[in-house]
Amino acid sequence: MNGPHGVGQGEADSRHRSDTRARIQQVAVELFTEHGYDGTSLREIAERIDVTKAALYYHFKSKEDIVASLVQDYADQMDSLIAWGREQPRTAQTRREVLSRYVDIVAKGDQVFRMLHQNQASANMLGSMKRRGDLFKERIEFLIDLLTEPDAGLPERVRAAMAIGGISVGWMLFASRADRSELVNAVTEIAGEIAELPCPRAAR
Amino acid sequence: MNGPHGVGQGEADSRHRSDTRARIQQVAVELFTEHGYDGTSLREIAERIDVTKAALYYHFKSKEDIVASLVQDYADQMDSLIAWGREQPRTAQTRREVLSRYVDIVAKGDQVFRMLHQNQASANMLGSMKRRGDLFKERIEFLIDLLTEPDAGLPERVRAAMAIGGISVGWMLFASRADRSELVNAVTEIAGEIAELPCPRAAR
DNA sequence: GTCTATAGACGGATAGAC
DNA sequence: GTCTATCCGTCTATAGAC
Repeated sequence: MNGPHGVGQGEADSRHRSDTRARIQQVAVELFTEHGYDGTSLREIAERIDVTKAALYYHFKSKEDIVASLVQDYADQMDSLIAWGREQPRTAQTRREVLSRYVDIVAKGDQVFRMLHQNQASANMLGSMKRRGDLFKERIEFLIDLLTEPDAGLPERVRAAMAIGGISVGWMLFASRADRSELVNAVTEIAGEIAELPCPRAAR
Repeated sequence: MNGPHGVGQGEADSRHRSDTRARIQQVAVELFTEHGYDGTSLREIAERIDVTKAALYYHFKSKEDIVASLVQDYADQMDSLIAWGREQPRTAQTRREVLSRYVDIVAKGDQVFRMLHQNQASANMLGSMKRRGDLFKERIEFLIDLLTEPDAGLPERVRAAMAIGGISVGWMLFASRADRSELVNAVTEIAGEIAELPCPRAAR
């Protein structure tokens, strides 16, 4: 399990590895987001960083391996959040904290997050990872569980889903234009309000 | 401009056309949603309905033309909604009505809506249509404009975005499992609350 | 670590018979 | 309207020199 390949390798053991690997990842994220996973060839990636296709295969054992290396960290953070949330009491404070931490993950993983959102249907992307649970949908369902009572009805669950979905869309639409911390605050605040429904209005 | 091709042809002039065209559309939507646009070959579509690739080319002049025929109706409805909204006074009632109509479009266009959401980054899909405005992002921005005052700040715009985004995600997650009209009501109701923020809580 | 060269497969699209 | 047969392009991935 040594050698240049291997998904789990963070920047930790960077004794003196060239930065080519990191440059591949950076360019890959950008192109996968812009043109889609299937719409991006290894040739394109290689050309952008001025190496050849074959060089990519020294650093990653396949195209899918490139994306896996990108997504691993994001998935781990989601799993940590879910695990943490399950150990907390089901209070309003916990729910706010879950949403806040989720926004942080989204904000921190920004580029990868956008890439995933834009490539949800790419069956080729993450074909192997998908078997361990749909990276997106399944984990979002778990978040919904954290935000609702076990016996919650449809409206409550829909409300939780909309809080989480709102975070995604809010971020995607404004991340490139607004001040980051300002956006984090606004999104977190509003998501919290959506989830809690402060006053159960008499409407309808 | 006659012959079998031509995007604009609804079911209106169906004197006695075979249903092959419609079956192609149906299968295409399903496969594009599941495996992505690039991940679906014309061979797959043809096999599913038990014709050959060449037959597809009798009904549609290209792969992209298939998807265009599907999306046209959805785009038109969005444009109608936006045009209608721009003529209305900027009242809370109008905003609720905009959201309600948007939910109806999503609910009615269900399958196409899902397909579009799952293939946002497929550059090949709708390459021609994109030039007339990004089908998704741009139109959602217009909806946000309808839901906010012209001088609205970031939080207000983010709030509107989250209401609309919440509709998408709420629908995507529950459409296959919940009762349709029940879901329409729940989503519409909650989106309205998000957009209006009934009581400006002193929280935080 | 990076290169050249190429294998091997599959994609969209077209021509022309029936 | 549907078929068979085929063209041509591009893709991932590998082999082996340097």
